[in-house]
Amino acid sequence: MSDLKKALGEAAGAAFASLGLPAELGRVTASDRPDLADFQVNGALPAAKQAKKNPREIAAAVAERLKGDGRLISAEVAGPGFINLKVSDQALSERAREIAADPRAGAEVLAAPRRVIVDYGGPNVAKPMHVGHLRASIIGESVKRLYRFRGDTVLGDAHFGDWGYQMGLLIGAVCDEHPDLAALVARLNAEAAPLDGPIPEAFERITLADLDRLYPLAAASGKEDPAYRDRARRLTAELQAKRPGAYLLWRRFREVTQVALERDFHALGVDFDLWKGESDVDRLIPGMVEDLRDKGLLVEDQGAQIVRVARQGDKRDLPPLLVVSSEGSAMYGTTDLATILDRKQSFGPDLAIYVVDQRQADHFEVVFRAACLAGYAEEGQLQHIGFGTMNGPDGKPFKTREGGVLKLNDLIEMTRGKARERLHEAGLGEDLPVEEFEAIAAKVAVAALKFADLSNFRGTSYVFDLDRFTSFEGKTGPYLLYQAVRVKSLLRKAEADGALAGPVVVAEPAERDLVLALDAFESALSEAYDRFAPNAVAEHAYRLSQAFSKFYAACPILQAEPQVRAARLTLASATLTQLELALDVLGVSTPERM
RNA sequence: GCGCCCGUAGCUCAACCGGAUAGAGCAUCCGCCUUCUAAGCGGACGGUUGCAGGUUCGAGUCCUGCCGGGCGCGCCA
Repeated sequence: MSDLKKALGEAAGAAFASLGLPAELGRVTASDRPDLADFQVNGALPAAKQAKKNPREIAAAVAERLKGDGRLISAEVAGPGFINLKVSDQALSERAREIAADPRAGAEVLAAPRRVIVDYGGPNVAKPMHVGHLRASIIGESVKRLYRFRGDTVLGDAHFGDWGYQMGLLIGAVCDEHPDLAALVARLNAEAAPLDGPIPEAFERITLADLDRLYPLAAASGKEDPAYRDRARRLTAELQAKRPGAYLLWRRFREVTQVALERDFHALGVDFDLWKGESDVDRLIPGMVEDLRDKGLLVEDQGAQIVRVARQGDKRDLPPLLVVSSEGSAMYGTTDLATILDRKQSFGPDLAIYVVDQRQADHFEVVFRAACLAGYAEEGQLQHIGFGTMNGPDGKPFKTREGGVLKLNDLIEMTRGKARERLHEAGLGEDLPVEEFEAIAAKVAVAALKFADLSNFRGTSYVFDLDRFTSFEGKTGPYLLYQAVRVKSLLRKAEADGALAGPVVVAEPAERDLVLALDAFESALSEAYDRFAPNAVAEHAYRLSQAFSKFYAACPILQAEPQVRAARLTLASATLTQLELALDVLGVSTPERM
């Protein structure tokens, strides 16, 4: 079973092949001119260039062969050499029946599934997530779901940032503020307290709010004061050496952070298979450093141990990978490299996708090159999927009115508040129990946030305008939910009336368009998969919703005569299935009613 | 300075391997609820794709230069 586009593409490919031309030329795309055709084939134009023939002649020969295809009612040459294809109502009806009978609503499963890791979210210990984490979470979650839906074995890893210099800064800052805790840290060190024992009660005083308050201050002090910085580095080294005092205090940092992070991720409908942190690969670092040295990759430079990754022909001077700092600490890139090694040993991924801010492109290039040099990964197995920043209405990175960084939790709360307002304005869900109304508002908020983000291509920055995206009209998440809920309501009513679904028979233009929209699901998924671009799926979900909405307006369903009603009910339920699958890939779930 | 990304309708964004008349949404204007949820549907208005060259039968897309914006360039992550 395959979509019409692909099936017709094979037929057209065979036609090209029979003329002694490459079959790839038969690629079929949706028509740019829906007034003229359903699909088109452009291959005659490049073929003509290659073969130095008249494109219209080649097109005519291909079209002639396609005319025998039972699915087509016409295959005509137009313009400089386009082949326009019109599909018969019967072929559309058959395709619609296939989609309706398919729990995957026409989406295929990969012939050669891969093992994939998606590294996204990028939360850090001691720092609440802010708007900057929104895109990484939303895009990463969608990429993970997309790859999984297509048939790959996928693990999503939060890759907790929990092991760097920032930890040393915080340990120092906490000790400064609480002399008694400083004393406790010293005592634990002296007693060689067990690392995996209970976290001392005294540490429970430290909350995420404390860490959030102290971190910026400590970071600033570290920048200004070399002595402060050196102490933080020393404490970082102590933590990495697993001195009990620093380590147990750090475990408290991790603990308080994770609770808050899980709450935020849960509110966004984001969940991870792995909560690996940088600290988890710490044990691999000494061996890895030795291995790099053995392989002759590690060299000393300005007191640090580095791996040079520059290549001849590089357009720019790529910095080396800093493996061990002059202080003897592991760096950001060190843990990244060790993580690649860890994943190779534990999971053996064919592909690792890093969903991280575009600004880190150079960093990943360096790490990936080092990994390939060391034999921890092969060329092309590591992919950095960068994304642009989310800007405020002024076109600059999003800030609160006060100029601070907006916390993710506050952003979600704000959006929920707007969702409630909008529901009330529209008079929706008024008679529902409070809990259900709240659940709906939460889903509307998540849909608004995610769809606004995912309908843009990930690579470009976009403007996050609260007023705009909470305006639930037009091309928005809530519109999609609304369409899904409308279908659900319709199907419930049909069931109550005892109206049965039956075989699809396409007749009306709105029905044709709806089936053509349904048929495009697979190609949207495939494009999104190949380009790491969920916006193709978002676009599809919107087009499908729109096609349904037109169908809904043009074609009465429950009042139609039984056979027509049966056919339209099948179309409606197939639409719902596909829409919910598409939304699920985007990480959006639909309520039963609203 | 070097490198990467971006510049498309008044605003926010699309455009699959270079294809026909560059598409959506918002905003503005005009229609449509005694019929399945009007957060909807139909229609109108809106473009020299930053500028100038080049390649091509054909360029928003590829190449060169310029203008404008964002970002990155060794011990933070």
